[in-house]
Amino acid sequence: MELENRRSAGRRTGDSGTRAAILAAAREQFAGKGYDGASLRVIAAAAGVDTGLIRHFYGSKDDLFDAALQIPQEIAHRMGQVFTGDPDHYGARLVEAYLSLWEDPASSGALLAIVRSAIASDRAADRLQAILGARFLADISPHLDDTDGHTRAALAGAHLLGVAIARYVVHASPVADMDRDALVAWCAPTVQRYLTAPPPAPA
Amino acid sequence: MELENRRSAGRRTGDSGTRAAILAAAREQFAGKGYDGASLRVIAAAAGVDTGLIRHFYGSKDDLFDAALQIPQEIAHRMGQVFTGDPDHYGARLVEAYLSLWEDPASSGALLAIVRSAIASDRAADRLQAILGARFLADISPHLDDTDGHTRAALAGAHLLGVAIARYVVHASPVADMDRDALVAWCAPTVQRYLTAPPPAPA
DNA sequence: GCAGGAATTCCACGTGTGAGGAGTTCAGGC
DNA sequence: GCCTGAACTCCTCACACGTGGAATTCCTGC
Repeated sequence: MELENRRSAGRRTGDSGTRAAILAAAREQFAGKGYDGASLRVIAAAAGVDTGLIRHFYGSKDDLFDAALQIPQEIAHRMGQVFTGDPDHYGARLVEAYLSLWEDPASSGALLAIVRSAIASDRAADRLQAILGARFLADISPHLDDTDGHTRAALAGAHLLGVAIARYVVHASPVADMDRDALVAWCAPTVQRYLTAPPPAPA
Repeated sequence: MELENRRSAGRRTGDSGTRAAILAAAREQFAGKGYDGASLRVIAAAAGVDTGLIRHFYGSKDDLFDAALQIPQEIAHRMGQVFTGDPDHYGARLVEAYLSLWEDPASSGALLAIVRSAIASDRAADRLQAILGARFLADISPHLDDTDGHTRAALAGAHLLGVAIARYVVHASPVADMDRDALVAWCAPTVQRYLTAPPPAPA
């Protein structure tokens, strides 16, 4: 009988969106479970695809991860345009831009994946430091005071990271439930002070 | 010959610190790699002990994890004593107490483990929310304004969480390298404002 | 219309995991 | 001096993982 359970092997006709389906499923899994928690088999199943295809299209799991982390240039550089116009509104615009990065479907998955994976273990922590550190600090600190610009940018960044984790990763109330405008209203002045207020007097 | 590689089985004489050794090794592994990343075999090896003993003393991996998360009462309630004396220094004392919690060897491992594990996946996120949320908010918000005490406590908490992650988890410069006093000097005013300053005007 | 390569299938390997259980030795209560 | 139970070692099971490769089918360029 040679039982015919096998879905016919071989190339499909037309443009099967396999490659894209894999990437989308990978984004979702990495975002939800981090690098270690996501498995190629589950990603393949979610994409409705054989595991071997992942290897075929993307190579190793690491390569897939890198591909999943790509954020469209146009979106990534939204942060760079915060520092235009009235310096009194840097804070509000930074918070706005940062939150919208976390809420835009084109970037939210990648951010979740980075944060989840980087915080999970010592080894992966460099990645977060490299990406958020390098990009975020580099984009921001040139616009600030020379002497402590890095400190200011880092503290503002740490604050925003904390808010993002509470709101988008852990879903901790009340930060996760707050009206977005209210959140901005609360945080903007704080960020503004970190960026431009006089440095603290030593204790 | 019946080769005698086996370390003699059976009970050791005297008080072998096995139970404590397992717990210490577990703390270290969970702190460094999170729940999923830590393996019972590695923990057992680090403790110089057979894997079966973990099961013998603590039951399942989950039970071990719970045991590793216990923070001495006396240390946990250090946070409760922040809100005494001059309200103008709530911020500074909160930041001080929080950082010392992260630096005290008796609690730092548990905090690292909680944060690493909770952020790693959706499933475990409740734990962080439960522990940090319930304990932190409950300890703090009673001391604040009735109408938005929860919001104030949560935002201050999110900020401190972000700073702790940057400094103690990811080791991102410059927050990780800053002098501790300088860090307090920068953050205390911000936290103070979250706790007691007038609420923001709606945009 | 034929050849080469891309897309697809399934199978196998080696490793690591948490869990469970069988057997051995010793401490402490009676 | 025995006997229960705690501490201890070893072995096994069933599963999941990432990787690799063989075989098949179809598209595309010539």
